[in-house]
Amino acid sequence: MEILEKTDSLNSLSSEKPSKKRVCREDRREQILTVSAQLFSQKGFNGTTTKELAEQIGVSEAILFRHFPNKQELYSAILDYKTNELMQPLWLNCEELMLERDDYKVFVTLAAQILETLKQDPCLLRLLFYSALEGHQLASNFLETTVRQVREPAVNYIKQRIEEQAFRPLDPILAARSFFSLVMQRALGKELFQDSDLQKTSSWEAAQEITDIFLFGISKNKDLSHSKE
Amino acid sequence: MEILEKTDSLNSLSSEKPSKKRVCREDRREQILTVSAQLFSQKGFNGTTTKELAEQIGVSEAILFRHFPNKQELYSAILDYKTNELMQPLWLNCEELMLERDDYKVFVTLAAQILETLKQDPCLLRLLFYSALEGHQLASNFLETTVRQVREPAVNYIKQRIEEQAFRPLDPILAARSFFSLVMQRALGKELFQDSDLQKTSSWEAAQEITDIFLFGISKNKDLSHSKE
DNA sequence: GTAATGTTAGTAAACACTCACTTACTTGAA
DNA sequence: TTCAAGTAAGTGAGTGTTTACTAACATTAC
Repeated sequence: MEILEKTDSLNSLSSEKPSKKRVCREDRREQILTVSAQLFSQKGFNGTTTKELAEQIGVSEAILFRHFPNKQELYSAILDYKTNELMQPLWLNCEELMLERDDYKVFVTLAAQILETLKQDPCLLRLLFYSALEGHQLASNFLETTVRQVREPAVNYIKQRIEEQAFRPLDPILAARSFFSLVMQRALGKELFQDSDLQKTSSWEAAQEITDIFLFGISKNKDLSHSKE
Repeated sequence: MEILEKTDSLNSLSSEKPSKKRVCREDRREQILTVSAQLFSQKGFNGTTTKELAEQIGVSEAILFRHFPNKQELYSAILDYKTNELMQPLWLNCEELMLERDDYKVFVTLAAQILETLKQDPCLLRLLFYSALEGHQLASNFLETTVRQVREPAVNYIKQRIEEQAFRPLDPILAARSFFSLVMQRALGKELFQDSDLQKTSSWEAAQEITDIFLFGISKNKDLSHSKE
């Protein structure tokens, strides 16, 4: 969208001439990916037409098929692009906190980073669910690899903390899943279902609430210093 | 589907003649709703064609438009039909348990009933998410009315138990939301994302795990008689 | 000049939806 | 009981439009 506006403003500045500025291959490709991601995330694969895509981008349909052999391949490329873009930085700030065994900060930071990421780019959540529903092959890839990849550090950390008698002895995978359930459901309600209750609270506040409930549920020591109640 | 098979078997019994048996208006309408619900839930609104619908039902396309003015109205009718069908019996068995203040049984029963309902009819979950994504007007209805309707008894019960000092003093709405988060995420992983870890456990086992974690998180008394660990 | 980037004007197939018509069932007077 | 008239259920062959995608031609940058 913003790239589109840039093009438009360039055109409107040169007023009379609609001198279409030519864009090099890789820039155009990225622009197509960005704009298409937004449209696909709003209307799904079947609900988005190539004509509409071309209009939003500001080129003819033929250009799309110059860059991607067909609509399906374009969609796949988008899923690939989006997952690579967003799934890496989630655990960045948590690692040192894990070494310090600061349970609260570990989980509140992780929750906040996930919520903030999904808030900044609502496309991702919608694309993920559209893909899961429409049975895209890349959607199961997404689940099998990326989700597990994000969950694994949490599982390992919880396992350690159970061994250290800090958490009560439950299934680490189950516990990790519960944590991500709380986070995801929050994002889902807020970004997808437009739950009015959730619109007020910030990502950080939400992360605190989630972590509070989660840690209270799995900890042995009930006097959590950061617990709000 | 089963109605379709019934028709087929009738036809095949009378061997030679393809004597299409006529179906009265209301039966046909319900058949259309049932079959369409399944197809729409699999492929979404835009992914399902009226031709395909008609073929699955075993009639001509024209019949569809005899019963519903257009595709959109048919879809709306399905959402209406499905929500009415499924959202009523969820709280049935829980009310007396609530009077007995049997916290564990209340939540485990509710969780199990929700999970079992969604397991029996996977259409509902998929239709709900398709509708939320596609921005159907009925989808927001669904959220605003039905979800709240299901959640309200839980909120009230938690509020009471907090007053009775049985639960620690947190926000009842937040607590209820957490509970349903755990339940929904379970259903989502199992029915939508085909998470292999979740396929093994039964609805009842899952309900127990969820309730265990949830009650441990909100209770004051940590020695839950039903807790598994 | 030429290679890359763009457009215009198409294609055949698929789409939601309609129309003129036929077929099966119900009714009730002879 | 019979059977013609009336009615509800169903159909085949379309409608115009939209779809994904293409081929042939045009423009720009170096």
